[in-house]
Amino acid sequence: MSKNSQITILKVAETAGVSKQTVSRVINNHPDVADITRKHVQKVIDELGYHPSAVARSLTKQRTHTIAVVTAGLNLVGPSNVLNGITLKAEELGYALLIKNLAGFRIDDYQGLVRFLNEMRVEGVAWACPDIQHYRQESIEKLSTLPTPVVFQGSSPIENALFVTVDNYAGGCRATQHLIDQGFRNIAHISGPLAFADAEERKSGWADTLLKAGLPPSSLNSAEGDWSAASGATAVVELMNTYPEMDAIFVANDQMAIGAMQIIKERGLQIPGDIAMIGYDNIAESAFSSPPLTTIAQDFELMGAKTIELLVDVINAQRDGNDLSALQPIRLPADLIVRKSSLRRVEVA
Amino acid sequence: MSKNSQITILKVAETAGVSKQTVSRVINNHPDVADITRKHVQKVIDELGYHPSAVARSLTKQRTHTIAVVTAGLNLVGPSNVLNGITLKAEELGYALLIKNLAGFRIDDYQGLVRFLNEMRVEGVAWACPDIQHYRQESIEKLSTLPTPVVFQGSSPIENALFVTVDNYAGGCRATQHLIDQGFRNIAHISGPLAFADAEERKSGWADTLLKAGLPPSSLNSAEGDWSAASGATAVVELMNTYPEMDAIFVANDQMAIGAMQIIKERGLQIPGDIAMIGYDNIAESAFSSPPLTTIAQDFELMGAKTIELLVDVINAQRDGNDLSALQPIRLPADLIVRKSSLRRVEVA
DNA sequence: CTGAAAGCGCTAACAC
DNA sequence: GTGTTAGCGCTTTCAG
Repeated sequence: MSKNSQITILKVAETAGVSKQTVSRVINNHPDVADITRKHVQKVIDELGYHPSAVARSLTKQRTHTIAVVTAGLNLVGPSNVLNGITLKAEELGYALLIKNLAGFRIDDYQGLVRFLNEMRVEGVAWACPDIQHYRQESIEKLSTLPTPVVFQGSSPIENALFVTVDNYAGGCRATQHLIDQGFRNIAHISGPLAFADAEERKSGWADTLLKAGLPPSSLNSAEGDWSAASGATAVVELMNTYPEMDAIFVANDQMAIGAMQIIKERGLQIPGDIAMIGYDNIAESAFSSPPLTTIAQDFELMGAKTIELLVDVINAQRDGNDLSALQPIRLPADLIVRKSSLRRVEVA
Repeated sequence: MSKNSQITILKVAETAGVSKQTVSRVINNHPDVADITRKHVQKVIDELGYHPSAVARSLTKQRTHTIAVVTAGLNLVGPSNVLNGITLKAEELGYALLIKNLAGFRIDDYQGLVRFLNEMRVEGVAWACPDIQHYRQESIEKLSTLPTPVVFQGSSPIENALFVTVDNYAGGCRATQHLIDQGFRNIAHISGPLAFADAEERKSGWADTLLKAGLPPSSLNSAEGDWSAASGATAVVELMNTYPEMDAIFVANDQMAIGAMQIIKERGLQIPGDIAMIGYDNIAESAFSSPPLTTIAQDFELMGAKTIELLVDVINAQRDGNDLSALQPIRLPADLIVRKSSLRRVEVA
């Protein structure tokens, strides 16, 4: 076990017989140090196991090189993969990362959160929570008092805020149009919890696309799940009752789709023969469901990386007094991945 | 946009017409302040939007109230759920959490990591990476130079180190024994990457249980995957060739099991009729595969929470000079969850 | 109850 | 090249 108090720069200076300043120059690779001095000091540093204090350094330099990420729902595929991208990019760009995970997607204590971010003197905030309706706008307002930039992540662009977004609405349209193109006409939808903006927008894409094709949606051909496979199973049972003519389902995520497919098969129905399916997210398992699941893919990790890139750009621009307006919001694509679950029904001769 | 430099305690003191100490007493809820003074100062604080600097405070108090978590593979179910538990418990106990995510499970730069942890003056480290063979021991050694406690997570107990563990070996035994109990005799295994201690130990449990039952394992009845559904599919194809008499498979995680089941069904075989299956992890989807997958459950979130609890206990004990030996390593159970995929074959009359 | 002085570990800005 | 002097923003001690 190592000893109690840390070794300070003064201790190093004394045992090396130089001033603190010289030690400082050595640890910062300052050029104006004689080679012999540098080597000697370095030796003392190594022997003593000295590590400069980032705390003290932050205080003098007025810079923490730390950013905070606010997440929620790390058990979900999206948030955890986004976080993966965030951590790796932050590391790459030389920022320490403070993580704040919201239990249950709710912020019961905005004031506490804002206080924390302020007191820690983070240089920026990556807001990587799923957008919950009613909360998003509030978040933006509450966080606007921060002296530090915040990059939001989410479905739709946000007025006067920096953001990285994937177009969930477009994804919903694309998924639905794909089913229409494949010849299906009675297309149901299993949404995520509609409090989630992601879920709401995917559903809007579905509804609008149906309308445009002259296939009006109704309350009878959609059901709401909670992203879990179990809820997908429950929802599909509901739809089979309310909308028996259903020949295809656009499900708002792959996990619910997998849950729904299980029920459909248990009832002896064929996929896509009787009911076609398309999911969302392209989780690894969806390529191995039976049948393999058509889906919409988003690159969560890239989303995380882009969030940090933008944030760091803003931090730098702000410090250098550059123009922020040059920084464009970032939009990532939602790609259609066609597998067997949505293939066109065989035409009857 | 807020202004540049933060408001300091001095600024507050001046505009309130008191000394810094008085302000300090107010923000720390020190009792020895006149009520009128306190209210006045608090008002100034609110008006100015003052937030005390955790950096400065850390410097004087020699305490950061920060712990670091080292993770890897956040895209995997286990690590992301463990992290979820870690973040929530750290929050609950009043610690800020610095996250360091290793790309590709490897530590290319131990020195850099140790330097980071030292310089940030974290008060403890939660080592929440999957244990990779050969690396674990190295990690323990390298991190032993830290002046701060480290709690490791992993399969097997670690000599002279604090740890939280689930018994993967016992889980492997349990899964295999279940298949034997159900009447299967030709039990294959699809392992995770054997570089992972988790994978290795589950496999050992399988092998030892077979041996004990007089059903010796061989190189022909096991195959190695990489935890992904795709690799499970590949592995099962291999097994069907090398071990055609196979009537059951213990798969080291649910995702590979799902990939394998897909192939088995494609070949027109029944589960569990022709081949029974048991997975590991109890991911949400496994209850909704066809058929529902028998599996071994571990509570990842609890594991994360326990890791932080133990770590904080150690931090406190160490600071208070208490005896550390009273702190027990923590072991979490691996529970068998029986579903249809492993049900006893119907006896032929 | 309140304030003045000293110091946490480091770096910036000047001397020499 | 190297050392000295002042802080960075806060808390701790000790006076009053």
